[in-house]
Amino acid sequence: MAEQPQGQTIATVERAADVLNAFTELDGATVGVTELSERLGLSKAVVHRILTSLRVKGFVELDEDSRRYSLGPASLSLGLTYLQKIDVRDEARSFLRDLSEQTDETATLSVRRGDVRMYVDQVTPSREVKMTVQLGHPYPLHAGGSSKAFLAHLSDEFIDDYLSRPLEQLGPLTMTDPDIIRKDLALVRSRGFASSLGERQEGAGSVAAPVFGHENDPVAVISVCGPVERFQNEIDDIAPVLLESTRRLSRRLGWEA
Amino acid sequence: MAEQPQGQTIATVERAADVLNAFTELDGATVGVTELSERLGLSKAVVHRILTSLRVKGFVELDEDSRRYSLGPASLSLGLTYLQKIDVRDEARSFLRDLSEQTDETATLSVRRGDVRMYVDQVTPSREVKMTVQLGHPYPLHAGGSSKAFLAHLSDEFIDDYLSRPLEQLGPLTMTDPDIIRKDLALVRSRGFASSLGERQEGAGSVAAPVFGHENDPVAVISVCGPVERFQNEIDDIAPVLLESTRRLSRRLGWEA
DNA sequence: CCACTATGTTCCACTCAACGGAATAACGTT
DNA sequence: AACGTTATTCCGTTGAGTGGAACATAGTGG
Repeated sequence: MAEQPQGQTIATVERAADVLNAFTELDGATVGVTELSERLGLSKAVVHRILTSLRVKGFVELDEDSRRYSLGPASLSLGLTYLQKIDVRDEARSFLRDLSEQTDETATLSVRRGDVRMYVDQVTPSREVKMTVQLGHPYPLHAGGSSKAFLAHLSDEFIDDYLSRPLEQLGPLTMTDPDIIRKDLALVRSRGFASSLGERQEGAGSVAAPVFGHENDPVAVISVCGPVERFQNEIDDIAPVLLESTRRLSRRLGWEA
Repeated sequence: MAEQPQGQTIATVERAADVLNAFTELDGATVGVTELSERLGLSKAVVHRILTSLRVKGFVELDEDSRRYSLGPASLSLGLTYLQKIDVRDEARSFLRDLSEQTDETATLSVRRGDVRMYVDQVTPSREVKMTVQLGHPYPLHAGGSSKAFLAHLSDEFIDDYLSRPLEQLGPLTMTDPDIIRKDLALVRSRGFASSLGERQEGAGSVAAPVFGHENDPVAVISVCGPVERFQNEIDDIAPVLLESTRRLSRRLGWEA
């Protein structure tokens, strides 16, 4: 459970951090001052000053033609510096590729920190109609195959605490009732994989299974995902292939059954 | 040339950005309050408050045992959101793999923004003595094979402006004399690749060549690198393989000779 | 175990840097 | 050209940020 840090903070720094986080949460590649101002409840003058400050340091860039802002190279630098901490990514790459080839669907790798998970890698098939995911975007743990594959294998304390708070409705099919989610998590645990048909993202289907390392909690989750119409009929074919992959990767990462 | 933005900034936000940038510039995975305080010329109280503010928003994490700080998941999120903008990375991956296999050395991909470049991908060989690079760390453009492969192919205006400023001495073999650098850049252009023996990093050798797309400036640079002892004798074998790869990738990215 | 050193964390008096409303500039559309 | 929308700049106001010092914690050596 993400513990809120004690200690004095600086409101201005928190606002700047909110501005940066907004870039990862919004869908477009560029963002305008007014949009951020409304989203964060700050005056346009403040947003503009924050963005200018972040520009000076390389965290955002201004497209002078459109007068909109996008992330800059210092943001990339941050992320890649962090990425060096994630050993599982290089190990998982060939598994993703094999999975994608075998299923002719997109294979993804997710990692979790606290209450959120994010895609950190994906391999997509050559076909034209396929699903692609957004790397780096933070998702809650109750919606979607990859999220549930994490949540199902966390401690009871974590699950109780997580489900004690209001859950975000990502789309019309997102489950937000704790009792229903608990039943689903029990099913995930008994089958070893989670499936999702439109819960996180309308029209998207996925099958996801955890990857374990030395510790009890999953190190990562691998999923196979695609358009929901195809998935209705493919889950039973995909799941065993996926489970074989996650078992092999888990063993490589030091997991002992 | 990176144009300094006009307009009002917020000093506190700039300080927070300096704190985040310090994580990408320092070598260790964790950083202490005093270290940052001395590095940035800020009081320990300010640094502590900035770090606490960034913790609240997920940009840094505190290791409570060591009481040191490291980057957090929001930093990863930022970087991966930016990474989605870089199309060349997925295209280049198989070239890196082939290169690494053919040369039995490490193959790297770099991108540039303004005055700095950074490694965004690498494939390392299975051998034990090999070179690995740090993704995300910003490097200046005058030292090292990959940096020179960028600089040599930028406009004269850019080169003049870049060389008009004091150049950082990365190691004992770094060239900082503009005239010497211009001669080296001319050699890079005539051969099509750049080489480096210990200029960026002592003990490290590399051969690097630019990858072009639709525009005049290089989109990326691919390098092959390893321990300098091996490179003295391998440059002539590696360069033609590297140039073949960068030509094929350039054509795939829409380059026209 | 204790003393010492080094580093992280908290407190609080002081002041100037950050704020926001309004004016201005710039851009796109009709 | 006029209008609507968005980005940028200005400036009076004040409370949020600063930093020096005190306190807490951790590691090391005798």
